[in-house]
Amino acid sequence: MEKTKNIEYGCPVEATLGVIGGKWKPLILWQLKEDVLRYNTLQQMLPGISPRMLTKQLRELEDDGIVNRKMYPEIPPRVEYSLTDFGKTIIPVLEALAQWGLTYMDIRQEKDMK
Amino acid sequence: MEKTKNIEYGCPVEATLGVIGGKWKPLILWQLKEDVLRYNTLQQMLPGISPRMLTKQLRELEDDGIVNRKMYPEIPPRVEYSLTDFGKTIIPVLEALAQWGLTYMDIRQEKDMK
DNA sequence: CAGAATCCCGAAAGATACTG
DNA sequence: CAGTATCTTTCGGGATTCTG
Repeated sequence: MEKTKNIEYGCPVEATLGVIGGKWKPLILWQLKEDVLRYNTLQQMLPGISPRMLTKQLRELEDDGIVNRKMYPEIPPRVEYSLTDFGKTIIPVLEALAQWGLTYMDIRQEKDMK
Repeated sequence: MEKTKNIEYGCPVEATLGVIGGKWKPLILWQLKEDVLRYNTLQQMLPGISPRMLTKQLRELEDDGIVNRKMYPEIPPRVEYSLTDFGKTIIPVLEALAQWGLTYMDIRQEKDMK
């Protein structure tokens, strides 16, 4: 079993980045924004992610109360991931990040041109 | 001289996190939110940061067009850092992150109690 | 199908000493 | 005062193999 992190956040901005930051979490959350998805589907929507990473990020999001994991006791197994009600409160934040990112990419585009 | 990064961003959220992410940048930006600060002042407001890190982060923010570096040719030297006009557009995003972080920290508080 | 268990690597960050 | 130059450490993430 891997050790789970338990960081003390002094600053609320850091706290948020601790939850949604990293390479994969924004992408995972973006996919779950308005869909309920199974493990394999999620993996297919995130090209290049390894099962280890996908599981790790999902577990952390689960521990943070963002993501809900629903397991069906079938064979073959089926597991569905979705945002919790609390998880949904982060969508506007993600959209603010995306919005600013778009204008930033435009600016960079121009600068890199000349 | 250290190599400067030049990443390609597929996702706008990633782009934003690339600019304001990392351990120190949010804190630096938070300090510069409404003040013009000199190098040493900044260092004192960020307990634990090494000069190497402070310079590195400031340079990156400068390259990204977020921070302005004004140098006065005096002895001893004086250098003031501030947000550019474009840099100021990220303040609402930071505040959204901070806002959500506060409620998140509350939730965690409760959960860790029981 | 949905993962768990290992092993591994590079980038990010830290420590420290020095300088125009 | 405002950095630079080196060296070292940590850690997020990747690759691969195996299983109930």
